[in-house]
Amino acid sequence: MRLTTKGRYAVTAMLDLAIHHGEGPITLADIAQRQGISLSYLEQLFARLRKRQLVSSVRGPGGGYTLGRNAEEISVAEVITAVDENVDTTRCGGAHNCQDNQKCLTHELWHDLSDRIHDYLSRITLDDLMKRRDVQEVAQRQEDGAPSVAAGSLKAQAR
Amino acid sequence: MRLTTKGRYAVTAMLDLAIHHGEGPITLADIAQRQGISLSYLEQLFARLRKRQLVSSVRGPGGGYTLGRNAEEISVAEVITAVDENVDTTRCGGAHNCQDNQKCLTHELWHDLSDRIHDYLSRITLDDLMKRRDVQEVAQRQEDGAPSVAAGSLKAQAR
DNA sequence: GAATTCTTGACTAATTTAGTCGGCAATGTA
DNA sequence: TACATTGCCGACTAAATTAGTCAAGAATTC
Repeated sequence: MRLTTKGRYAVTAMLDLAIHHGEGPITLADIAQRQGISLSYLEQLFARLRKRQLVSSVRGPGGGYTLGRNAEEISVAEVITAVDENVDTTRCGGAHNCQDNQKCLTHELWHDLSDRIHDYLSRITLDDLMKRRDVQEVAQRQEDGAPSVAAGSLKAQAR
Repeated sequence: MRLTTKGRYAVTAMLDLAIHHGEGPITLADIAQRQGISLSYLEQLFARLRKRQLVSSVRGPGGGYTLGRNAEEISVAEVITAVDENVDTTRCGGAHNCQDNQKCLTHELWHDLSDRIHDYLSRITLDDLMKRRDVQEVAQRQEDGAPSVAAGSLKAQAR
């Protein structure tokens, strides 16, 4: 399982969607602002998330994205593999040709590790994450604080 | 914990050293040939391994590298962090400034994951790896088969 | 002194990451 | 119907990282 900022961004964005579930479609612009991720980059990520039906979209004014399924039914592992097509710690990506078309010395080690990481992350759902205190705290801060820098006097008008 | 081919190469090379322990110093050229890793790249990796005293070196003819400690006392995690200085899944590398100088939504998730991977890999030693059947099989192949491509008719003359 | 082998550092090609930019497509609202 | 809003798509790009190459030198053995 490859772990890059790409996957991290995707999970963060999906968690944002989960947190704001029930408020109708959420625009990427909102997510970009709250989570500090570039809008155009989000567009790329959501193209892949949509392909896997992890999100569904509504165009036009008032449009945006919503979760494709319930938050309890979306695992972190799924989100990562959706954006990060490459899912393996092994050089060969599961094939056994890491060296001269044969398994390299440490092939099984990386394979086992991949399995474990995948297992771990596939048992954590977006819903699990939402319930964590640390996540709730950060979410609260993002709600209140508004766009951190652009804060200042507008603070009162939040929501 | 960052997992890249760099770390994989390092672990593979160290495991090769462990397997050929007791045959005196092993040259990087040998490792390069057996494991299919570029010699100059190995030089870079071993410079770091030496700094951490995971290997010790002998110069001159008949020289080479040997393990810096017993194979039971060297964990996979140590080898990876030696070559891969960056050890964290979090964007901030353990600091809490992933977003606007504060924790990002998923900070703790990545932190936990890092911990787990590190735990897992720090409990596996080079000695453990050597004892695995799959490793022994590949090692045997490398011993017999010689440089794979250059095999052909020389096959009989192995060892 | 010549051959080996490690040691060091500067350089480089290819790939990946993390974006930017621009235009088009659908849809709701005035 | 016009237009503003939002997603959709593809081409392009800057920066970083990976995976090396290359060359010179230092220690050691024969």
